[in-house]
Amino acid sequence: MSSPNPDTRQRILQATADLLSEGGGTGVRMSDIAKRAGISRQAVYLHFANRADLLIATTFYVDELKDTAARLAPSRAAETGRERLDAFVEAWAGYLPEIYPIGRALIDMSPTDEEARSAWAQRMQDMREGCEAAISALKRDGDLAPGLPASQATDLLWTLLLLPNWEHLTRTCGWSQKQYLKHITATARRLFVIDA
Amino acid sequence: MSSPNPDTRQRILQATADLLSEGGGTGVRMSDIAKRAGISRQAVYLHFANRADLLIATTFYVDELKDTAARLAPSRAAETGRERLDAFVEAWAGYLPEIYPIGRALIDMSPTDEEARSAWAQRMQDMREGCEAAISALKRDGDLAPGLPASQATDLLWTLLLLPNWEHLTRTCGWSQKQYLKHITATARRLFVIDA
DNA sequence: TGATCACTTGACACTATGTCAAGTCCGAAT
DNA sequence: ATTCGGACTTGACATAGTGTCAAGTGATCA
Repeated sequence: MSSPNPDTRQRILQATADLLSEGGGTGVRMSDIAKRAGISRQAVYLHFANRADLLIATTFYVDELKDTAARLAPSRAAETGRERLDAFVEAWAGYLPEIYPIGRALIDMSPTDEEARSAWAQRMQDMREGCEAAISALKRDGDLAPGLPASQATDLLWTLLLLPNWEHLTRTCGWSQKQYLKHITATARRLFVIDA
Repeated sequence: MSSPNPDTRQRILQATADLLSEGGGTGVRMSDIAKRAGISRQAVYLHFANRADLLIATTFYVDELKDTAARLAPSRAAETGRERLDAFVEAWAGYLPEIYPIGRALIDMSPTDEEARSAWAQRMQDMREGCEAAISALKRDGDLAPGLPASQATDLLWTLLLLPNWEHLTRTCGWSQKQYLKHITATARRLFVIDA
């Protein structure tokens, strides 16, 4: 989509992210977004082809804005493994509620939007892999296992793995719940030594 | 709502549950439901005041139909604690995907439906308490702890506790993510002895 | 035969998305 | 100073879904 005025485009994206984060869900209207951005409803279509296009763009905008990679990377300031893990958990817990409502609104759109669905599926896949890679890095650094009881680490990291996957795998990708639990178990066993 | 013909009402509820489970999400229309139930669109309104009313009724219908309490209760046939836990996990993993899409469709409805939102909040609260009570019973029976490594039980049960709470607590009830993590941690520590 | 109940049919108001055409405003080039 | 073009506004419209209403049908029961 061409972008007449980049500033206006940014304001639209910010307005969308704000309204969705405030809990509007699918109920957020194009007119609400336009009003929040301080432009007319029709002007939104000068920047984005349709609602789906805007929502997908918003997920990437949130990433860009918050510099997620930096937030999810292990903090260099923290000294013990426990501190680094806590920092990771906090970053993730702050990131997820920003990105999640947007994805939900996307997935719940009209079933005719197959394009939007698959775009979001790819997006969630990326997020999951990024999360698993960050956890792997935490472990490979040798900073996690020594400073922390294995059982506690496992509990916390299951939380992180679970949240962004449930809806994606069972609905968008057609995984069964059984497959999902199997995947979670396998991932946890791979990343941490459970009962070994 | 008065129910002209109970059979028709049942067919509507079954059609709604089926369509939502098949992944239609918020995109499931009243006309789709009517078609699946084999009646006219307008006839649905003879049984349910509106879309929200129908969705809420569907959550209770699923419970009634599947006899959830029986499925979530520890299986008497299973002998070891591990077997009973596995049965519980399987029952829960089968129940959740049936009830969850309906709740999602409810939460994502137009933000004007405050009534529907609070009805669903109560519904989720009940589910969470039911889940925690079932887990408590498993533990109180003394069948869980002895037969099973504590770390493995914790991993599995965190999965069960997490899923139905995330959306409910952080969106519908206005909990922050920090409050949510704290609640999960406290519950897990209360139900199982972690690091003690 | 006549009445009632469950449902149908067709029409309507309302709201949200997305499109279109014409108009306004403002800054930059000539 | 005037003209031009781009960004946005305004108003109108087509389309689709929800919810309402009034009239009609068809089977069952008194």
